[in-house]
Amino acid sequence: MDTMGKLRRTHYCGEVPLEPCEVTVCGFVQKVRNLGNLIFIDLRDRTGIVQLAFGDSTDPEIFEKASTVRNEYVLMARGDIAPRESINREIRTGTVEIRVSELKILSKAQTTPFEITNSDKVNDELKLKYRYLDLRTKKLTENIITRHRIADVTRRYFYENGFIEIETPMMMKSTPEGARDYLVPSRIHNGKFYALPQSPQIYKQLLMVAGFDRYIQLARCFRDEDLRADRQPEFTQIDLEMSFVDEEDIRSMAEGWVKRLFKEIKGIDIETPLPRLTFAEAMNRYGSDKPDTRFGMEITDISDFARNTGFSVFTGAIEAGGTVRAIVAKNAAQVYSRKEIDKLVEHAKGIGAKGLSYIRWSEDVPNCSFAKFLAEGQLDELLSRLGAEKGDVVLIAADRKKTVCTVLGALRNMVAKRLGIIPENRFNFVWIVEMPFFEFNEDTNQWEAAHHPFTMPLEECIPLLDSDPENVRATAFDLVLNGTELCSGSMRITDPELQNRMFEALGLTDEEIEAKFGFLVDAYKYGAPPHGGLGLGLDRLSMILCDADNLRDVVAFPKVQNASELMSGCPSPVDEKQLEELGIKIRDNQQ
RNA sequence: GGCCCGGUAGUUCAGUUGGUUAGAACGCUAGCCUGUCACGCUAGAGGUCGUCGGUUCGAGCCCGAUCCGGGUCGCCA
Repeated sequence: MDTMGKLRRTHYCGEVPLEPCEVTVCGFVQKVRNLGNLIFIDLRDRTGIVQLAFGDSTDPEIFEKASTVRNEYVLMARGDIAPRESINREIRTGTVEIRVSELKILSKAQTTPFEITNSDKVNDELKLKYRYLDLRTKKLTENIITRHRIADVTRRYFYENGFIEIETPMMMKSTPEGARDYLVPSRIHNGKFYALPQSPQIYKQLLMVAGFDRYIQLARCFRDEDLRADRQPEFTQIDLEMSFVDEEDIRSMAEGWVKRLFKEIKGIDIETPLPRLTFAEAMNRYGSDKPDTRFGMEITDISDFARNTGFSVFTGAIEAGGTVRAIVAKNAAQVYSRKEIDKLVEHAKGIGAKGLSYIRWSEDVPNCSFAKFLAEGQLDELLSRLGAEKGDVVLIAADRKKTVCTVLGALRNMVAKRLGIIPENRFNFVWIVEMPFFEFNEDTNQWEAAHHPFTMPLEECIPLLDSDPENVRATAFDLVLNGTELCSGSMRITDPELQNRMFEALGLTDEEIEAKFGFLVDAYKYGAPPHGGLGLGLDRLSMILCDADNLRDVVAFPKVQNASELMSGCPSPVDEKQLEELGIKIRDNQQ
């Protein structure tokens, strides 16, 4: 093996000049093609690939060295750029090669557990164990770099708009509401714990109280909950807060950022202001608070029709205060056979529906699952009202409003995906505004804060706080992109009295308020500008901009479903001595 | 915690009704090869069929348990 000596890189592989000159490149060996008296080596770095050539004119000693090179060796090569005899149009440097005059083998490599160039189908478990190898692949390298560019654009935009980047603590007080906290034991205070932040919420509000006026941070956040394809236990949030603004000001600041981001990263012009939907409207039309607006298939309320049928599932639901609603899947009868519809019904049951009614119109006569409960002409009336035509499938759910919306919303997404009617390369943003303030928890029979308890209600809803919690709307808003929730924000309560009313409405006692949030309540007694802000998932955003379908593809070192990391093997046991210092005893759970 | 899917050479997969020595491609190793870029040709090495137990004359295949991974529901203020 060689050392670099005085030799230094002059160009990245993918960026070498395409006309004659001397260059020095370094990188990993992507591929060796040894033709006997002629050797070609594809050398790769994060920018791309360039071909090294060894032949007649190569010093015999160098040629000999080149013949020992294997995949993934780390090389440094000096030589002259020369045109290739035949061109490779797949890569930028495909018209040239480097005639090598100096070659250094800086590191050898064992045979890798999977082929770097052909890793698409390789089992995730193996790739995660050797994550540093998977990161060498073009796809992951590009994704991680795109993520960096997103962070870069973001910082520049907000800096230019007067935001100050401030780091908030990673070790903070545990406020066990919502998600579970990751806890950090204290050596000095045995029996006491820090928590890793679920978000810097409290600190950023205090920064407004402190007068920093505009704050931003790319903040690491932690939640000890089960993972999903779009959920990691630690993630990064673009976190910001602004003083002397209302929620509309915050949204338009964010819109400027969206516009800049998509222009710089994707070269796409996003039209602003972005569309807005109230929460109620989103639920009614799309059955979701994060609607994918790239396709139609909106939900229609047919309760007044259903009321006059003899179908007890419909009439029963309505009498119980519920609703009957439908979606029409255009030209779906081909794809959705009876059997396929049965699967949809099963899926609907899996997410809370008691069942699902349907009309499948593939033959001359529509096949309706509740036809025998309908009077003469009622089916035609329904079909024409829904705008259904031959070839369509109608799906109908009857239940409480929330269940109906959830079920039809989920089916809408599922069916659209299956039918392939979701346009690609479209970026449909929508603000969901006037989110509900309270949420009814059926387990505890209590109204709970739908957002964090510092969220400001809409001014006109304040009188309803005690009398009519169901209809209190918040200044809270979400930004949704193609059906993915990217961002949540709101104005915050700055009036200590209102804040106390909030806590009381949520059923907290004075003692609890003092213990959990006393310092925050105190802070607002010393003068606080009106303020609000938002938090925006950088990982999910990167996922969409990289066209990835899993967060793992945009996180350098991700965790797997049970929140462990396959490469390092964490979490792992620790020394008895470490535990002793912390005053921690592990209960023996083995049976 | 529930449900669904998966685990066979280094990798991706095939493996018939339970029946001889578990195959292919890529990768790897060696040899040959002067214009390759999915280089080509020849030869070779490489397997605890995730693990444990059971049924059977006989298990990669059937049964049970378990581990690992993925998806999803619960959960995620």
